[in-house]
Amino acid sequence: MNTKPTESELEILSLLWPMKRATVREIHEKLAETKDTGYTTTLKIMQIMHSKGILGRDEQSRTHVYFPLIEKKATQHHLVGNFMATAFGGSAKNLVMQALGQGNPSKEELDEIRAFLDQLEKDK
Amino acid sequence: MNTKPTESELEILSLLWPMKRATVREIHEKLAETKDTGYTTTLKIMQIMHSKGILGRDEQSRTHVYFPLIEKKATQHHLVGNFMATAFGGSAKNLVMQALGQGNPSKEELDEIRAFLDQLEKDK
DNA sequence: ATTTTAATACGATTTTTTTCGTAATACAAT
DNA sequence: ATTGTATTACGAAAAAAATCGTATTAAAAT
Repeated sequence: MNTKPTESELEILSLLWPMKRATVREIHEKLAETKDTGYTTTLKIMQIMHSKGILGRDEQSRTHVYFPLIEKKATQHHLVGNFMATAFGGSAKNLVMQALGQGNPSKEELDEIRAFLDQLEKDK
Repeated sequence: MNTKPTESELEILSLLWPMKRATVREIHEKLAETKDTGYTTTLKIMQIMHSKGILGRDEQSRTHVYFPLIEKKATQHHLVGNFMATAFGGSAKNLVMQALGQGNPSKEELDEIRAFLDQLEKDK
């Protein structure tokens, strides 16, 4: 199963996960806000994702509707594992502290993380 | 300044940062433990990194000695920012909790993270 | 009915990254 | 001195990813 999308594919997945389903046009509009590539490029990438089994699509209407076939959770798990390994020598602590230091989490978020920390420790 | 090394380049940087300086041979030996590519491949990548300004090298002796020109801290900062944005919608909390959940941090590390959390909150 | 618009299909090209083979050369061993 | 060994240089090729142009076609607008 494919859980290692490319950078462009990930951008699209990030939009599709919350949207659940969308047309190429819809995705392209959103991408265009931050990126400067043509419509056919977005189309092509989504077609490739479909052929790879990353996206499914509904071809009922002329305008195809795409949806993710891989789960956000599983994909993030895979990506974090890989990233932690190559960029942080496998150390969760280092990655976490780096992210906290630059991520500007709110007080509420910090509390959530504390709670999660306690939970983790309890399970040991 | 180049702070977005490729995957292969990052593997090499990860070795070079702690080693400070090393020959192609030394890097290749270590890479070979987990990867199955030829010596000239490692050589070529390091030469490219040199031409990009990622690595410097001492050519005094026939056997060149390479060393990083970009800082670990700055590079990790850049990478985490990018990764957090594309894979976690910019949320430090989500990335952190995902990493903690699968990273198997020790009790000591968890304490360190708690201390860091407290420090962050104090600065608010 | 005709024209315009918007979508997909297809294929080609470009760019980036990774890989490796071969040749030239310095150094070491014999 | 000769031979073997390790190293770099160079260039090419393969692989992966991203981009876009053109043709075709369905649907909508006129």
